[in-house]
Amino acid sequence: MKILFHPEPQQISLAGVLYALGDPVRLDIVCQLATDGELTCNAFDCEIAKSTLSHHFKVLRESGVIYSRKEGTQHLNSLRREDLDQLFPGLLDSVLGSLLSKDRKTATTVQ
Amino acid sequence: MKILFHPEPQQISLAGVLYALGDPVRLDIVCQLATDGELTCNAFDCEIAKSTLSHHFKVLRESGVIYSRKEGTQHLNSLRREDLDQLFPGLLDSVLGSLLSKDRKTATTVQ
DNA sequence: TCTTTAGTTCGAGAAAGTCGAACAATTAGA
DNA sequence: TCTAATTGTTCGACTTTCTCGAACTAAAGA
Repeated sequence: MKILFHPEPQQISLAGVLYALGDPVRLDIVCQLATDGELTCNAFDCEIAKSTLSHHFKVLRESGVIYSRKEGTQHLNSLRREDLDQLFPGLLDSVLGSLLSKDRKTATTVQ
Repeated sequence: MKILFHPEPQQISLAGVLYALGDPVRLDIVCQLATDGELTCNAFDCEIAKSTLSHHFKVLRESGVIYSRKEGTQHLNSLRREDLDQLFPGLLDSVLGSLLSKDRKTATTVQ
């Protein structure tokens, strides 16, 4: 069985994290993880090939944004909130804050 | 003479901004703009082809991170701090804060 | 007008994203 | 066990995005 690579905190770079977050799909994943906690890969209901989704999770994991643990046949993913907060204080909060406020705005604007 | 495209605030997306910031060169540009204010393209002393640098400035400009104005033969670039702060409160501060604290750490660690 | 300065655009090769198909690993049932 | 189902990864091909040097444009100055 393969071991999933996770960078140590000191290996996590700001550019890497921002790069990982700079994709609408990955941003959506992060947003769902922030609100729902721990989720499996195919718990995300999007119109994307599962190979592509697997790629996005790998990018998020290897950049240090999420932590993945295996449990049976599935991977449980969660945000590395503590590590990120310590390394880049306020970053995740501002990103999630902007995301969630945008969602609220969209929800009330549409219709 | 060509007019440089700048997105309106409502056209600026979080994913676009994060994508633009998710590159070490562009992050360095943003860092220098934050500390030095308004700068021309070739005021950045890096080992990069000027065509590539031009590309990076275009990405930053079209994503809404910087504002460019022509003055004579050169372009003066500055951060769109107010727009970004209003759209994504705390984002730029946390990014710059992490960048600058890392620089300090590096400066004191090296040697 | 000729030169210099400052950037952009173009074309080609390298790197990364996207997809479906095939593969591997675990679980559950006959 | 053997088989099937579930979950995700890897592979190969194609498209898109980086990176570079070379050629180009636009303004300033002698």
